[in-house]
Amino acid sequence: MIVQTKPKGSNAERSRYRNRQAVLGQVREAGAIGRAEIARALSLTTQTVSNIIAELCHDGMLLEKGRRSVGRGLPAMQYALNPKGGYALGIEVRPDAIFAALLDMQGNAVATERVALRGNRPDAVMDHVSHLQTQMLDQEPVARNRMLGAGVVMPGPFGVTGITGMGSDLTGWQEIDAEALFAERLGLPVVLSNDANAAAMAERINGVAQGIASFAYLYFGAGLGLGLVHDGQLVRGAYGNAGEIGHIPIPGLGGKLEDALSRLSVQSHLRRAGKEARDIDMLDRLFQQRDPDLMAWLETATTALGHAMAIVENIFDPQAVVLGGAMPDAILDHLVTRTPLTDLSVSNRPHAPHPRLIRGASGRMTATLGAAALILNRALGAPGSNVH
Amino acid sequence: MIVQTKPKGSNAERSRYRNRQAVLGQVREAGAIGRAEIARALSLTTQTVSNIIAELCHDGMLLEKGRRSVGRGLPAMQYALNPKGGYALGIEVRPDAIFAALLDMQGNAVATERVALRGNRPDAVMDHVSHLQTQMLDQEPVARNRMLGAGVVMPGPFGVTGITGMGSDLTGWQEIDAEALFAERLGLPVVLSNDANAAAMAERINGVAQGIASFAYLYFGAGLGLGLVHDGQLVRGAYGNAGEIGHIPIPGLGGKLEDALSRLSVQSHLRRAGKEARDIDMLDRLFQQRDPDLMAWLETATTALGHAMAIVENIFDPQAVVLGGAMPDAILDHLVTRTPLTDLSVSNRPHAPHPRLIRGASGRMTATLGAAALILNRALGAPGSNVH
DNA sequence: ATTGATAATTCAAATGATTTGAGTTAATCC
DNA sequence: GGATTAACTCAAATCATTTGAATTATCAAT
Repeated sequence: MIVQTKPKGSNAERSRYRNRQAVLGQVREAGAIGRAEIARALSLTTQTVSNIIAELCHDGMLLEKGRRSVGRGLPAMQYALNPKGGYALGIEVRPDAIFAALLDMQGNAVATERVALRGNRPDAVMDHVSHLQTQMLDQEPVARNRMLGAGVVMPGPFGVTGITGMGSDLTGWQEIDAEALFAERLGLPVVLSNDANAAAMAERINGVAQGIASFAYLYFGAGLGLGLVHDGQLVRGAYGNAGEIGHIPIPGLGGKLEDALSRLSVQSHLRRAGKEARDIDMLDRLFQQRDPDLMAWLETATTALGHAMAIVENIFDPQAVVLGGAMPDAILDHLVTRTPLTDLSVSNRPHAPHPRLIRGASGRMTATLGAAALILNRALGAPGSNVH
Repeated sequence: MIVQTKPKGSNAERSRYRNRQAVLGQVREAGAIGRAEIARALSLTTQTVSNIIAELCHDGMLLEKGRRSVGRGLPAMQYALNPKGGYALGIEVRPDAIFAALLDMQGNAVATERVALRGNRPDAVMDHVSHLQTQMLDQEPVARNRMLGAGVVMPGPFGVTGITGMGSDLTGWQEIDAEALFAERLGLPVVLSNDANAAAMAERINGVAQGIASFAYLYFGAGLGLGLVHDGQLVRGAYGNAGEIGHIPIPGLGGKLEDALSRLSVQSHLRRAGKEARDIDMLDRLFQQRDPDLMAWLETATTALGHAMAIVENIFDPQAVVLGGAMPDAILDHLVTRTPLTDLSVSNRPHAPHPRLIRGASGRMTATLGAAALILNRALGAPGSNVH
């Protein structure tokens, strides 16, 4: 139940696996790159990289992109990821619906689907998931034999492999090994995660956090979540429930952070004013009209966000904080521009390469795409990733 | 300036190095253990472990401890760490003094020293450090050829290798590559860190956090620091300044967390009441007398600590939080027992194996010992540790 | 007391991946 | 046009782990 990487010894086979991943990661980072340059970056010999690249080309993971002459000497043959070389499945299970997405190697969504759920007991969910998988693979048949794995996002709290005790929104999932269940049904390696962590990975693979190794993602779900990426890897906490920033109490107000800063928070605030904001579009419309009740909420929200920023920056010292999730872009932008950032923070540095607060992807699919991104991040050998 | 593990490829040599570390780590964890058991834990063959152990014995890192029969079959030869097989130096530079400690492989302090500082410019400090090194090695001559490295603790804020800009308490250290400076002068590999991180490692190597892979350490220094250990490794943040929990503002009060919870905080509180508490002993005496002013401070301190706990638990989901540093044991105990822990936390689990808040080591040497522990933690192959 | 099962350990050979070193190719520089 | 530079390839060497057979020591059952 405790998340803990147990240290494993290394051997030739695991070395090769690790080096393959690292090569793929370098290629992705560079876009197109030659063998010698990869070798230098990884402290390997060109010969080794040559061998690995030959293998990766043979497996269809890499494509030759012609020679590029940059100075003296033989121009290096450039290699780039083959987008169709590998695919990752993203599944997001919500209390009332399942979202799914199929991402290619480069992080592009080649298919997305959703089904409404009536019951959310395991067997019902599994049937839908199976069906979604077939549906998406029919849209991209090449992917069938090139699946790297599936990321699954579910409402927590959970342990490493499944939802455990406490008030989850899903019924019948308590004490079930969800990871194994999905893995068996999908026939794929599965990574389980919460929405904020997944969303963070989405930004890392194909969003504003590309190339940023350490950042935090403040995620608007039902409440307020936090995804922590440190040195290219998610910080999940001992029991997999790190990032519940929304639960942090605000001393003066007698409430939690997410009471002022979440989708439920706006909705109930507006409801008290006799207004209904069922979905993101309706919120967007109210914002375009500069609805006074919404603006009042935004006022307290920026204060809360400023506080959240102070907590995250001082505890985690990230390169940047990304704000995203189930909110209209315009509101996220408003929050990003209007939130007061305290000077008293380790993140308040003169020549920072990134703004302290960046707007990330919004919308309903973020976490779903992120679920798949979890798999890609692993396949592309993130900095601190270990051999299994 | 950004802390980032750059991914490196693997080869036979690096595999061996990693496996050596992993074997040492297993031996330390178990106390005494046989080869076959290590092999199982690390997914290596007994033959491999045999080879490595032969090497480690030859190098004096391990000792044979006789056979232990536990059931059928040939009783396994037990191996244990040779305490005198390796040593780590810990250096703590404060504005007005330098503390030093020499730890053996098992984490026992075999020598400690301190010198008062008049000036704290780099060259003056370096001379003292050099001298301390010689002094301590004279006390434990065996250590001379068995030094694993040195951990150095300094007041931040700093980047990876040195103190950068902003208000450090040390003069003349800005923009200096302190790590390289120490490494050159000591002739040892150096790890630089802040006090809270080092203290956390001390608890992991030789304190209450032994065997706990993910925990947080709330450290009373001048202010309030936080050391984060995730999966056996320190979470340092993008710029090495993670854990500045004391800087987090408390909304209602218009102050920071460390205004209510730090050594400076008690001292100024008492001073306002006309009392002086220069050091830990005087604080201890006041506490034994149940001094009303101190008790009043403790009242607000427990509230602040409760808030800090809520933040740390919800963001990091650690197995436990350790409280320690420059406070008398009695006060730490008081805080640990009296602090209200919110039910609304991911850490509020029914059958947790550890209490949520544990008292750690206190006193003036904690961070110094921790500095050395940073080196030991690396040498003993912590779970997530990578090959250089 | 003898015999068989179990488990740790060693030995020697095989395997797998990387490195090494010599040679080839194709650019730029002078 | 020749020298220099750099990427790349080929074949052999190296290093550490794995494999499989043999050895040793203990427990358990006959």
